[in-house]
Amino acid sequence: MVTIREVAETAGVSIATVSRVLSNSSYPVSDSTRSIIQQVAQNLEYSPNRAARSLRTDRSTLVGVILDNLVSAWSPIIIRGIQDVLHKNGYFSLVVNIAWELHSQADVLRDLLAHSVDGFIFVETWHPVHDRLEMLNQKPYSIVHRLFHQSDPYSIIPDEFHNSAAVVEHLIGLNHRKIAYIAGDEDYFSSHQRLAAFKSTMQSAGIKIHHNWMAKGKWTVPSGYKCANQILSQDSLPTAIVAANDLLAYGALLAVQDKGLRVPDDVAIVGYDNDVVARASNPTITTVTLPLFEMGQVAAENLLCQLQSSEREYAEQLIPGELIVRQSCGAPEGVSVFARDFERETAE
Amino acid sequence: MVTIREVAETAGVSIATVSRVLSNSSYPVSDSTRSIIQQVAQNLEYSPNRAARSLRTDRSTLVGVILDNLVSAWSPIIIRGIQDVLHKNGYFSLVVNIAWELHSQADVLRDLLAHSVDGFIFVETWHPVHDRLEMLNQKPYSIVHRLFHQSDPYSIIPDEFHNSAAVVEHLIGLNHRKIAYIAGDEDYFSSHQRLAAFKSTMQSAGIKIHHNWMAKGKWTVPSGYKCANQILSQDSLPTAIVAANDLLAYGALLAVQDKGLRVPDDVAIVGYDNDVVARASNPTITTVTLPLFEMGQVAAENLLCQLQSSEREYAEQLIPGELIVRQSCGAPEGVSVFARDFERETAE
DNA sequence: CGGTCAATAGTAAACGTTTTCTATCAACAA
DNA sequence: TTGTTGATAGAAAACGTTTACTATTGACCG
Repeated sequence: MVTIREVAETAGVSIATVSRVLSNSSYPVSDSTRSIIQQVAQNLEYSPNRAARSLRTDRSTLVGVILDNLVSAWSPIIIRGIQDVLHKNGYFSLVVNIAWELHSQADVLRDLLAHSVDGFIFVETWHPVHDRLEMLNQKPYSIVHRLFHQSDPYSIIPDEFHNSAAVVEHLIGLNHRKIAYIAGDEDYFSSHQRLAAFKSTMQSAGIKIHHNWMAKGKWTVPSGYKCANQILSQDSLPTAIVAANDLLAYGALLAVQDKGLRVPDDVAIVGYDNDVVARASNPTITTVTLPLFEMGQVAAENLLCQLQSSEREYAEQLIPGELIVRQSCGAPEGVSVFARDFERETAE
Repeated sequence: MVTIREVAETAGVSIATVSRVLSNSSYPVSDSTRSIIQQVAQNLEYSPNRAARSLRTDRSTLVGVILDNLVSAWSPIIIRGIQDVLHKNGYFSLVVNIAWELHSQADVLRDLLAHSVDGFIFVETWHPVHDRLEMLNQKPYSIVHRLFHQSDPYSIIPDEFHNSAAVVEHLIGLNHRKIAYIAGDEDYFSSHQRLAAFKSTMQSAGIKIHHNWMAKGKWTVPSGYKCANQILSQDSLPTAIVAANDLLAYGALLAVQDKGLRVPDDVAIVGYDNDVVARASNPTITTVTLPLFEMGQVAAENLLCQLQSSEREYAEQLIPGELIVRQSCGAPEGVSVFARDFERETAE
């Protein structure tokens, strides 16, 4: 590998001057020597040794990304959003799973700090992963939350309320008035937000909420199946079911079909999350995406912003998702020729 | 951050001795001082500065992982396998998508080399990503292939033949003799291997292959639907269909059901890949996993082995997958109480 | 003409390791 | 006693940068 010394000798200047030009410092260097050095550096294909630079400056253009589980439908998309921004700015990320690791989180943080990462991004699709924040001392960080809402000025979170309201409004727009709701696990903050959005939207539309059509589920397919059965056992049936996520929606769909009813003709169903199951089911399920890619991007942008130490005020950022109209709600746009979304994605 | 100097002072020894103990060099250090130093290092939570170490030794304990698309059902699992081994050995990985990047692959490789990565792992779930291998010069590498089989001594590939044979043998074991086959895209090497395994297994079992029951598909759900319809339009029907992947299998399942036939009672169906669709469908689809996690592990192990420069001979390594018996084949194990695999995974 | 200042460039000191070279000390053989 | 050896540990020199400090100009002003 060619070093700064060789560049300096070839250009006939000192290494200090080379460094000043190539690490675009603000130190004044005459235009003539500047261009000579740039020319020489390019000819020699010089690329500064990052270890030496990092050792001297204590900056690494490395960002530690810590997440609970890379193998999920959400994490990879968030990571892609993060990397999209980081790479464009010359940063690399050290991605570490902590859920499956033998190492404790503290060890991982220490290891990453030993690599002198410039900051951290925590990606929490299931569990809070930043228990040891005090270890980071002065290092800047961002947190991408998918499920939890913990008060932190550096949090990026989905706009659950807006998103949940969107699917409900969609149903109302399709003239549904008898709408049931299957909630998610009570332990999760997002369950409460999604439920609140449902109630609020119904209220705004002047539609009455039937107590008998409100079920409490647990985020899972079997739970959706059970809750839907409970709703369908009532004397009067709803024309639509809003489920707090796609797994519940899929369970509900199976229950409705097992009862001999048709989706969406007899009962419309909408979900939330844009889970794979929502486009693999038959019929496919209308849902709303979590803005995962965007959340990752914003997290990285915020971190870079902190690294450039702009004196910005930080506050939680809400990112809106996107409604995906499929078949289970009965909207015209949801009916494709080949009745299954896979076609769009994989047919050549 | 605590440095080697502080450890040395606290332990009352020189930094040289601390280094010898903590970088487990072969240099003789008395057991007493050795244990003191280890104790002190642990107390102070000392972790050697990687930049300094890297500068001095020209090794970084960083590995560049280059893949075509992190957002796929396969990549994250492979990455986890890779990281599992790397982290246990004190290495970190710089994971880079190249498919979605503005940078060309050459730029990415140069950037990673500037970070003085010790080696590369290429993860190819769709397209070959290592066009610029000559750039790597002496750097060691491994390649994880999912679909392609390119001759390279550092390749890790799924044992397509063994895996495909396993599902066919499973059907034969269930007394099926009239077995149809839907092949994958001809352009893919694995299509040929899976087909070859089917033919070979049938032949070994002394079962005749009906030409009319052999269809050529394209890896997609619609293609599976079309191919199955073609097979089902014959005068005599098979009792089982082997599909080259789960998407084809799901398409076939829909076709069979649309014809008013039952799966598995009238026609059994098996797939390949353990795609999400295979456990979201109704009935769930018997399939065989790709040994993704293991492939990642082996790739990392091979790379580390090269880094320790053991004089090993390298050759392509075949990794076997695992048969997953579900409902679509009619085997007793495939019938669970709640008829859907989700229960096992998500119910509490 | 002497002195201050701005512009530019070089010198050398860090940064935190690893490792070569040197030093100490005890044991032991001559 | 003296020299040799082995075990152990310290001193100091790297590794390739960045940057504080110093040096050399030439311009400008009093």
